[in-house]
This record gives sequence, structure tokens and C-alpha cells, in this order.
Amino acid sequence: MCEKMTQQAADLLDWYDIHAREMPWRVGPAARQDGVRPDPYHIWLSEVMLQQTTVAAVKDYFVKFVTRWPAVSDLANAEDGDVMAAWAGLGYYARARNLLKCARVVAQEYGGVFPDTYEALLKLPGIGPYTAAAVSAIAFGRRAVVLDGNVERVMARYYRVLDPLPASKETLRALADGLTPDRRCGDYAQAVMDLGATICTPRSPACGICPWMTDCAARLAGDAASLPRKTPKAAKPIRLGVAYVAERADGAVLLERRPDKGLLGGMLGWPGSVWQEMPHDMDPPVDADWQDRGEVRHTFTHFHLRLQVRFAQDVRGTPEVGSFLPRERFSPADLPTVMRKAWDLCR
DNA sequence: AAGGCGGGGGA
DNA sequence: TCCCCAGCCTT
Repeated sequence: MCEKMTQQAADLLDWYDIHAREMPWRVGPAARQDGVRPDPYHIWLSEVMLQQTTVAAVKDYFVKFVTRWPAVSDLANAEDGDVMAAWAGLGYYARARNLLKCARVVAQEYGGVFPDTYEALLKLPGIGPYTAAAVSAIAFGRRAVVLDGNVERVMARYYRVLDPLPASKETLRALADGLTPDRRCGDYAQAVMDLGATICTPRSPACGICPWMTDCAARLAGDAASLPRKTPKAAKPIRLGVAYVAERADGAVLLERRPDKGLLGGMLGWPGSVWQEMPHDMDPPVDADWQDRGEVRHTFTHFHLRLQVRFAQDVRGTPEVGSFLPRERFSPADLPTVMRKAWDLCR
């Protein structure tokens, strides 16, 4: 038996034993001593929620999901609309659609038991290289190279990689591979990400308290904060649009389900125009006395939106698009944030 | 290989 | 304001 464990990994695990942060999906040290293993369903759910999303933003959503759907089979049996509503506000809604797809594959093809290898996990909807590595390491204790934004930053600094991302990604992966031990795999995966999230932060890294400070090339060179370098991104254009919020006398509101593909896919939204850079207009979805409620500003991944909001009360007649949702079945919290902002303008 | 896809918090 | 984030999927 000759297990590999670099000195760096050993030092990091020592640091993690002391500084590991509490998270709802983590098994604490005491429970771990009692042989409690992480629930693969919990690990998978948390990792999908954590894609491009901070721990702070995820916590409440995670608790809400596991309370409402305690096992992956429960989630698999959920209504699509209920899952999309529960995800509302978390963003990147394709994740919620793939989450449901994945739960149904696991329930129906794997008997409700998650596969335990990187290769099998990678084939599931919504699971890419990062998530497959994270779940196989954290939930199943397998050696896997987790490479997310945190690890990329830590590697770029520790080895002082000056080539910019994303071209340097494979270099960073190879460096991360070289440090990854083949025991305590789950702890190491979480430790190196915790290091990036709490010590080796993007703006002003706390090099003075870093467990890897003595050998970090960027700290020694004094340019840690400037790494990793990134190729510049294009500026975001401004798009314009109109949204119509119609309310009936009985309180029902006019909403439409957006197509699965594209922006805010699968979510509810107010009828309205397309969003584009050139000014334009659109006929109201239903005949009514429309009043201008002003403008909502919202920024998406690749553009800024200025959305004119028009509101009508006591609407009669049949809409040409969308359908009226009874007030008791409508909760503003079920809407994506830009749609909720428009609703707030009409209150 | 490149672009689409949310939202919130920090500097 | 800009940047970042426990990325994935499609083209």
C-alpha cells in the first residue's frame, strides 16, 4: 500500500479539520466519527445549486428542497411547475429543468440510487465535469480532480500561471491533479474550494493566514491578487422591452409559461414584447385601460434590460396570449426576479 | 471553440 | 459600476 499524499494536501487537510465551514449538506466531524456518510442526493442537489452560485444564496433553497422532497424519488415525482416555482430567484433555470430530468433518470433507471462513478455521473442531465468530480469525491470518496473557479484561482496563484483563462484551463487542471490525494478525497475537494472561497479570494487574498503561504509562487512574487488573468469580455448591450401586467377584478393575473429553451426557460412571466436593442412596441395581450407604471432595470448574463411595465386592473375579456392564474395560485415568489420586479411596480 | 444562460454581493 | 461566483449545454 503506498497511498499518495503531497505535503500540500496534508497541510490543507489539517487546515480544513479546523476551519471547515458548516453547510446544510455537509456531515459534521462528530457525525462523521459515528460513521455517518453524506447523502448522495444532498450532495448532488447542493452541487447543482452551487453551479455559478454562492453558498450564501444556496442555503435556504437547499433546505426548502430537501424538506419538500426528502429523497430523489420524491423529486422525480414532483410536478414540473412546482419545481420551477421552488427554483425561482436562483437563476440559470436550465439547471432546474435538468435537475428534474436527472432525478427521473436516477429514479427510473437506477432504482433511486445515484451511480457512484465519475463516468456514470457525467452522463446524467445537468452534470458536467465539475459536478461529476465533486459528487464522486464528496459523496462516494473517490479520487477526482475538482476544477471550479476557486480551484482555478488557487492553482493559478500557487504555481503562478501567467497565461490567461480560459486558454490555461487544461494547464490548471493538470496542476490540480498533481496535488489531489487518493485518500480523504471528499474532504480535500471541499477543502481546496473552501480555501478559494475564504482565503484565496478574487480581490484581496488573505495570504498571511493561508496554509499554503510558504510555497505559493504568486505570494512570493507579490502578484497574487492579479491572478488568474482572464481574456477581456465584451461589453453588455442594452435591450428594451415592454411587459403587460393584467389583473382581473377577482384578482387573477395574466401569465404565460415561457418556452423551455432560451432566456428564463420554463418559468412564468408577464406577456410582452421581445427584448431587443432597437426600440419597438407591441399590442396589449388583452383589451383594457392600460397605464404606464414606469421601468424595471435588470441585468442578465450578457445584456442589460430596461423593461417598460404597463398595468391594467379589472380586466374583462379573453386574452390573446397567456392565461389568467387565480390569485390563490399565484405567488410573486414563484416568478424569476425580473418578472417579480415588474409585479412590484404594479403594487 | 464560442456563446447563451440569473442573480446577488462585494469592492 | 464592474467583477465574481462549488458550470452546463448547444451550436
